[in-house]
Amino acid sequence: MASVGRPRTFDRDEALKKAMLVFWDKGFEGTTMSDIIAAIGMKAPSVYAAFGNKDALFEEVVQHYTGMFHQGPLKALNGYSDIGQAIEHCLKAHVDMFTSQEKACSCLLLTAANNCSPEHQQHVISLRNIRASYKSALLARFKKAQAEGQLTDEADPRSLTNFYATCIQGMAMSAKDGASKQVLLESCGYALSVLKPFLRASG
Amino acid sequence: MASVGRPRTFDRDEALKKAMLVFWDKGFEGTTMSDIIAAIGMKAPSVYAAFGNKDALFEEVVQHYTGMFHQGPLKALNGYSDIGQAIEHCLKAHVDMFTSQEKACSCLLLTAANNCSPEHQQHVISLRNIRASYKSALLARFKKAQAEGQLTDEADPRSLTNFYATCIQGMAMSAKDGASKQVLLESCGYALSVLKPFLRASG
DNA sequence: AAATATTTGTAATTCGTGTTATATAATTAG
DNA sequence: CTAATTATATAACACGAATTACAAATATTT
Repeated sequence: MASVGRPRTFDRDEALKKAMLVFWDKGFEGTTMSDIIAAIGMKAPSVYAAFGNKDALFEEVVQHYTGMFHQGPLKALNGYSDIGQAIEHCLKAHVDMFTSQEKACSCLLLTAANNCSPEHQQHVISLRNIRASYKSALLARFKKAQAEGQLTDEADPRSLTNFYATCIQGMAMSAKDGASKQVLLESCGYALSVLKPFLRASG
Repeated sequence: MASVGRPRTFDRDEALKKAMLVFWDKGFEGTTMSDIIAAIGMKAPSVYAAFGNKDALFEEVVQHYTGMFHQGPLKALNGYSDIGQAIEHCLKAHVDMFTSQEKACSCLLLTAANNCSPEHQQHVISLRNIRASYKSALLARFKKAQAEGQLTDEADPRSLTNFYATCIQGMAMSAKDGASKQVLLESCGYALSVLKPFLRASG
């Protein structure tokens, strides 16, 4: 495939990560291709040859970011049999992601394409769908816990899902405003206290 | 002042409100002057004569929106002597604002200038400052309540402020994703339950 | 009525940004 | 070594969006 012709002088995966950091920080429309090109350190035609165009590059970035999400918060959510532990580690994994970069990056899925001009609505919709599917995972987790008898009958998986999704999104916005990891973890603590009355003593 | 010369054929205040709705919905950079001009129903030179330019118009819109904020959530926050009631009505006032328009408008202060190109950072900073001053009001309210003996000594006004600010911002983002008023009010209920352990039986 | 002042509408101007044409360089295949 | 193929760099192109000249219209003041 790539064995013939002049070889590429930069690493495509590294370039993708650099592009991700820019989009993460500045959002889709706040980012110019010049920003991307400067971050990658190559010239425009090379970047376009490697990634197509701005839209395609952003989609690839989102896919990569989503992968990180699966290995962090989602893995935590489904990696503990106890619902209390699952939610706790899930929230903390979110905080880790939101504060993982030098600049206050928040959550790419939440902030990178909030307000877009009509010609870029595709990205707004795409990110919204990813958020919705993430909420579905949360809901499924709560339902499973209730089915297993870990939650009381009074617990409502749907409204709990909405509440925790709200907390997560709020922490993302706080992170964007510069909230420290410690401050966010304090909020996690309060959020977790909401769940306690619904936890059934495990047998 | 305006008594001489051809009179304006549109109402400036009405035009400002129409502009606000567009910015509220689409954000600063997601909105084009053509959008604004179409919404107002006049031609470009008239709009520019009345409001200066896009930056000045946005600033005026923000000022107007902030006024609405003062008459809603902030008024509720400081309009009840009981801290529990104050927070409850404050949260509900936020929900009212976030769901007050036909389209899911969320919070202009939070979503209208999140990611901006470098030449519009002024707006990002301006909105961030307004959010910070709002958090200060929350903090002051909690401190006052504790000084009055309405909160236990274990209550930490600072972290409570961060938590509720997070909830409010999260609800704003949920509203942008289409959450109904009822769903948001359920989250308010959970958020309020966090405060209960810190409430001292009033005398 | 004439002069002045301000708004309005049409049509341009300016500028930034995404993208690409063209020529050159570096590598493999025969 | 020659041909074929792909990457790189310079420089340009195309398009949308913010803004403004200019001329015509509508009001007040004298």
